[in-house]
Amino acid sequence: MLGRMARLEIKPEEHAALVDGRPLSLTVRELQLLVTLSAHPQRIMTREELFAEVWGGRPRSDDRSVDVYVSRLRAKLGEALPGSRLIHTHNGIGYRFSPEG
Amino acid sequence: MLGRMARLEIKPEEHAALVDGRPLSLTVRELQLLVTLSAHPQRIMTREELFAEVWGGRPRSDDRSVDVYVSRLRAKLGEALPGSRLIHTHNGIGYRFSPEG
DNA sequence: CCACCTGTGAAAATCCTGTGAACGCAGGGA
DNA sequence: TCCCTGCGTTCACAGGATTTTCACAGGTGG
Repeated sequence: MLGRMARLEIKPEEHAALVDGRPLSLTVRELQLLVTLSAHPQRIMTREELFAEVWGGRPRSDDRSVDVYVSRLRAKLGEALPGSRLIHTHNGIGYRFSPEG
Repeated sequence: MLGRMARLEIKPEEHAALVDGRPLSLTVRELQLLVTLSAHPQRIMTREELFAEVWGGRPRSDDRSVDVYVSRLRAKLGEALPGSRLIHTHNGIGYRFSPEG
């Protein structure tokens, strides 16, 4: 069986995320979130951790920013990589990035 | 000779249980139960003990929550580790976690 | 003015939880 | 062996909790 090239590359230092070499058009927040999630593959990250990394500080108890940006990120990733599921929800805890899909 | 890598790892502080490095998608309750059982390997734990640790307080005399969650846990563990039998029933007493299967 | 990004509120969709009930299995006694 | 009985297992469901998505208002920079 052939190893396939990784389709998604994330290059924080270039402010870019590429799918098959083509840049996704992500906003700053979306990219920060993707960079943060993908820096810890297969690790379940809480909203608090993600918020701290991307926004800084602690989220209000009822803050839904992380969820909303995860949703926006998924929409763009799903458009570029149909059928993929890179970001997994862990109910009551947070989100997990899985490079395998 | 080399021992094999443990296939199941339980990391309460990361809200995760991993099989071959991949997180199981357990609910909060399921994970709490697995953590509690696995914290006392080979020891038979009564429903009362398990209930106290996971739910807190004492179960109603006819409470079936522990059984139901053991069943759900087994289903997910069995899916990730086919053929394994990590949680053993001790009739009239409770359950026992055996890392060896 | 326009195009876009951002965070918030709220509705819609989805998932989790505990419970009751049906089913099955194992053990004891005749 | 067969039946009975107690216990464990699993299904289905309703209510509640959580997540997802949409719409919008304010802000920014061209």
